[in-house]
Amino acid sequence: MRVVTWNINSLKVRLPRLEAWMQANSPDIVLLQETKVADMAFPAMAFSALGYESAHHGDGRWNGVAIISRLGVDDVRTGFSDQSSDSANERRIISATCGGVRCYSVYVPNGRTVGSPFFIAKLEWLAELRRELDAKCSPDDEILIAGDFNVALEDRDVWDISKFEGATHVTNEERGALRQVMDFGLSDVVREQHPNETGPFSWWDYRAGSFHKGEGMRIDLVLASKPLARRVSSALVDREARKKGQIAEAPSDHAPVIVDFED
DNA sequence: ATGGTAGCGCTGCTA
Repeated sequence: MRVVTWNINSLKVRLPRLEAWMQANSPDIVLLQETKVADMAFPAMAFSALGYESAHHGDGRWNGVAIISRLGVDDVRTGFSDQSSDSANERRIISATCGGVRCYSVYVPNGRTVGSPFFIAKLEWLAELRRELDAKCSPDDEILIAGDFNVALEDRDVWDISKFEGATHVTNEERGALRQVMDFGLSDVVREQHPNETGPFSWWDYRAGSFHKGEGMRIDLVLASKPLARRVSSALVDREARKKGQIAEAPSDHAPVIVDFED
């Protein structure tokens, strides 16, 4: 079973690239973030033509998450279950059961600046994610939570930690909030497959030639419950997909993160 | 070099 998570930064713009990528890489489950389309405009037919079912949660302006699977898309849930939470109606989370695995595609708020209301909302969103898991899942089941977490868990998950003084994504508060999610019983499977290296990065700023300077961050994660994490056979970032295409087709600022599981 | 890019959508916001 091959799973990919990819912040696609506009599905409308990136659909040809995604289709080509799917045909070349044969993923079983595709988890997207930042589709930036409304549910009505989600190109479900393009994916069904490739043999995939899909589900989407977006309003067309910002955010937007999707699950595309050829192992089934069952029991879809969108948003958070607790409708009283401030985060309940943002288009940042969708889940479905695909081939027996409960899969989540998540797009954690950016936070903008440390201490801002948006930063507080980011911490609260992660806390709500943990509560969602406590309410709906068991760590003994096969659970996969992947997406753009907008948090670098360790200093080696950024190109130069000295450049991040006072910045978001690396604060103890954000790391702690994400660790609280992981403490549900989830492993960071890319890190487990790459225990002794910087990165591998999954995002590079569009500005200032960051990609070609290697100035990236590892913020797109695949978290798996222990029963699922045991089956991981490989995990990697497809850096090629971050490059400009042959027909001057622009890339997302994120690269796809691919995880293979033994059957 | 004290900025730079990209997407949405038409003005400035978000990242």
